[in-house]
Amino acid sequence: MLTRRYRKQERHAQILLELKLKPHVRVAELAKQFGVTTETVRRDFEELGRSGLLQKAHGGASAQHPGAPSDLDERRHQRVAERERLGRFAASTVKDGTSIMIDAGATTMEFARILAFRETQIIAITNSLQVAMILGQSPKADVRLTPGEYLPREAAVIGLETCEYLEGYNVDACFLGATGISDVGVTEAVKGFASVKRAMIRQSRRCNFLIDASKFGQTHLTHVAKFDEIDTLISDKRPAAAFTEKLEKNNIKVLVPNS
Amino acid sequence: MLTRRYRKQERHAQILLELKLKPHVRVAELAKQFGVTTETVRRDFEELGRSGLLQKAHGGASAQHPGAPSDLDERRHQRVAERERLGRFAASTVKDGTSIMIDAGATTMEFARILAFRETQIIAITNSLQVAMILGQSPKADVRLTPGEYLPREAAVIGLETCEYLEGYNVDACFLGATGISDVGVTEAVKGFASVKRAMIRQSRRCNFLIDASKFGQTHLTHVAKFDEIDTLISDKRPAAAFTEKLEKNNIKVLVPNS
DNA sequence: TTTTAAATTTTGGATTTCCAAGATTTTTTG
DNA sequence: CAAAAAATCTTGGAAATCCAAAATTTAAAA
Repeated sequence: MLTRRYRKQERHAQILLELKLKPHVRVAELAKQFGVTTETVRRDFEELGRSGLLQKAHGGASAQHPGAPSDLDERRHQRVAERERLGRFAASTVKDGTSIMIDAGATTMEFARILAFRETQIIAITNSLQVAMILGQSPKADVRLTPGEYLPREAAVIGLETCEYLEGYNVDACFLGATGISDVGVTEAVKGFASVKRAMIRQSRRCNFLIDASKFGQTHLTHVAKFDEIDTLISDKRPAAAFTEKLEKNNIKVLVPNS
Repeated sequence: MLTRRYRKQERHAQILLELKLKPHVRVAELAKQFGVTTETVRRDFEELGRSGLLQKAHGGASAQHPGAPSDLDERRHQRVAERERLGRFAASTVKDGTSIMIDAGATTMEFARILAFRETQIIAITNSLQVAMILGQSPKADVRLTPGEYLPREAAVIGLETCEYLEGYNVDACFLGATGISDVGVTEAVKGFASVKRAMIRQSRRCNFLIDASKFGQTHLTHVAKFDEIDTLISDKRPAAAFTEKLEKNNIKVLVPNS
C-alpha cells in the first residue's frame, strides 16, 4: 500500500507554516494540496483551533495574531474574558504622550492590543516580540525593542544586555505582569524575567502591575518586587479584604474595572 | 429622514480597527453591527481588499500580516518554490558551531526555517523578529536579537542602536537579503535596512548575499555593498554569463543549487 | 497474525455564502 | 430644486460550506 503523503502532524505543521505567509487559508485549497478530503482539513482546523493556534472561519482559517508560540497561546485561551477586561481597563489609564515600558506575558499582550486599538499615542519599550508586533500596528505608537537572548517559550528577550539597554531610558511608567502576588510581594516563575522586570521598575517613575485574580496568594521562585516598590495593582477582581488592606497600607493603589 | 449611522469611510475604519483585535471578522456579524446588508459589507471588503488592507475569505475577512505589502503578496506566493530551494541550499552551507548574523526579509526567513529544521548548531544574531522566532524553535540555536526602533512593515528593528549593538559582536559569516543586485552592487529599497546590513558586513569574516534571480539587474535607492565587500552570492539561478564573469572577477563565489 | 483504536473518506441534506441585476434610496452637483 | 451619480437594498438562484453518521482504511497494540 502507498505511504500516506502527509500524516496528521505534518499537515498541522504545514498549515501553520502557510498561515505565516498568508493570513488566511481555505479548506478546499489545503484539501487539494494535501490530497485529502475537506473533512479532514476541517478536523485539522478543529484541533489546531482548540489549541489556539489558529482561528476558524467559514470555509477556512485565519492565523492567530502574529507569531505566537504554542504554550503561550494555550495559556491565552484560559481566562480570556478576564484578561481582556483587565487589559482594557489598564489601557484606559494610559494617556496620550506617555512613555512606558511593557514586559512579556499574556496579560501585557492584551494590554498592548487595546492600546493599539485605541491608538493611544505612546513611546513604548518592550522585551516582548509579541507586544512589539501588536503595538507596532498602531500608527500612534513608537516602539523600541530591547536586545538580548531570545527565549522561545515566551517570545521575549532576556539577559544582561536587556537590562543594560533599559538603563538608557527613563519612562513615565512601566506595566508588568507576574505569575504571583502574595504576602512576600510580587514573584515570577519564568527564569530570567525577574531581573528584566526589576530593571524596568528602576527606570520608571511609576510602577503598575497587571495581575489577574487567579494569581493572588501565589508565590513563585524568583522575587520581583516588594510592596514599597509598587505603585499600582491592576486586576480583574478586588483581592480579599485583608490583602487589600495590606496593600493600601503600603500606598499601593488597587484598581479594578467596573466598580 | 435618519442620518445613516455609519458612512462608508467610518465602516472601513471600524473594520480595520476590529481586525486589530480579532484576526478574523465575518460578513454577517459586521452587517448586523453596522445595520447594513451583507452585500454592503461585502463591497467594503472588496474595496479594502483591493487596497491590500485586508484579505477576503469565504464569509469574512482576515487582517493582513505585518510585512506583507498587498501587491507583493501574489508575487511572493509565486516564488515560494524558488525561495525554498534557495534557502535550503544556503542553509546547507552552514556548519555546526558557526556564529552568524541574519537580517530581515522573506528569503532569509526561509533560510532560517531550514536551519531550524536541520537543527544546525549555531549562534545567530538577527534584527528580524520573525527570524528570531523561527530559529528559536530549534533546540540547537542560540539566538540573540538586536535592539532598535521597531519597523512594523518588516517586523524588524532598525536604527543607530541596532548598528551599535552589532559592533559588540564578531561572527564567522553574515547572511543577508537585498532588493536588488546590479552593476553598481547590492542595493536595498527598505528605508533603514541598508545601514544595518552594512554593520553586519563589517562584523563578519565572510559576507553572503541571498538574492533570488528575479532581482538580478535591479537597482534600488540605498546602497548596501560594493562588489569587493561581497564574498558569496547565493541564488536560485545562475545570472547571465556576462554578469557572472564580472562577479567572479571580483572574487565573488556564485553558488546555485542543483548544478 | 489478529485485534483494537485512530484516522480518513463517503454520503446526503441543511445551512450559509456568493454573485449579478435591477429597484430604491441617499448624496452630490449644477 | 432637479438631475446625475453614488451607495445601498432586494431578490433569486447557484455555488460552496457545514455537519453528523456510517463505512472504510490505516496505524498501533496484543
